[in-house]
Amino acid sequence: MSLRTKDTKEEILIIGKQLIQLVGYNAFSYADISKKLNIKNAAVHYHYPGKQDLLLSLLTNYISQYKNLGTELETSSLHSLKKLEKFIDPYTQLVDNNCICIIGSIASDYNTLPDVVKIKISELIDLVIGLVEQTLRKGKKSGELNFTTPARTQALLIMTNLAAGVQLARITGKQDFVAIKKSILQHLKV
Amino acid sequence: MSLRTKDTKEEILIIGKQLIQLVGYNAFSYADISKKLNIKNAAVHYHYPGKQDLLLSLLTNYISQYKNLGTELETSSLHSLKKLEKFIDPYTQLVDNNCICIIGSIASDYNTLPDVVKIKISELIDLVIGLVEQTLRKGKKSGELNFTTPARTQALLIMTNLAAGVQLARITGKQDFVAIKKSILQHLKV
DNA sequence: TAAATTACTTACTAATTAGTAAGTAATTGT
DNA sequence: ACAATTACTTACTAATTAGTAAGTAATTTA
Repeated sequence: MSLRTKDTKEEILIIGKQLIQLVGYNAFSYADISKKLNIKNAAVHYHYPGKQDLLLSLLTNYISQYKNLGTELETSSLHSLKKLEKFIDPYTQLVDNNCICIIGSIASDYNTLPDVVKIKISELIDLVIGLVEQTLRKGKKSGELNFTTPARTQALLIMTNLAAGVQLARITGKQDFVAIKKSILQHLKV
Repeated sequence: MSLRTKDTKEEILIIGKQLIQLVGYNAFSYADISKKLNIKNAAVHYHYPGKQDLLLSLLTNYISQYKNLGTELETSSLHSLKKLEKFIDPYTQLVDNNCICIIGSIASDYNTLPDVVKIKISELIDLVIGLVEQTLRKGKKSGELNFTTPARTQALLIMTNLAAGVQLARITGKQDFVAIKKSILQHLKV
């Protein structure tokens, strides 16, 4: 075993993720990544032979991270509103960095992606919807949350507020996202 | 004056609009347009020298169309819910055609666009938000609609539900958009 | 009817794209 | 110690991209 001082493969993934959130999947090239890491474009291909391999790895990472968040939220004793805030907070970070969320970015490019990626995206979205839905369901059952629409629909409403909220706020200003976030949480209060 | 049997310039705009809604601004080329119209790529450049000119024309069209809808809704005696349905209906069409809305598509690519286009997008979005906001405001004043958040925030919530709703529904299925639409209207009922 | 304008086509360029094949230096395993 | 593997670089290719310059046929204008 060696002490790794460099982890190019992981850094590529980080830059790739940033670029997808900043400019979108179809607007960045392997040259953008290699320039930022001071390596050659072929080095990127060595770790991720095709652009779709990079995206696939990224989505796989997201899936495992959201699975972790899912079990964390299930076992947590936090108030349901705090759980939802935990889910929502990263979106505020995105607005601050002039970025949009991966799901919204990739969903916009959906029709240009190979089938193997489409399936992975579908898996990720189902996972995230389910995560929000379960949090809402539990919160309603315990009397911590209040809403009348079916849990899945309520989850869809929240997710669409967030995904398009960051997209719009990048153009109209951060205060619009802040208003959306506040309104989401206010609306769920008992 | 001549009888025009062909209107290439207008057809280019129609195809461009379709492509932006289907695959996104950065995923189509002038070759895609010229092939569909059986003309040469240089003919597209003749009418719209650069891709940004095409997008600019498209946005200008949208702005005038939404201005028309705005005055139509202001003078109309329709119930406010029916007015909002008139605004929402085109989104259902989009889902049926595997497309997303122009605003959501362009917002995702926002950071890759030249400043002159960014300004036009901003203008369009402000216009559309204002249109929904005014309809909500009037509907509340007349007692036809019920909501507690500020009118602008409520407009943002509806717009984000719609924009990201079509993005998600393309992946998870039309029934999710139908549920979102129903919920938006239900939520506003007195 | 001649000149100008319109709506293109032909033919091209320079830049960028994803991707590959062959080579190399350093590390690791046996 | 030597073979294999890892993580690259060098050097390239073929396709696609936006965009241009020059030419042309048909229509319009003066």
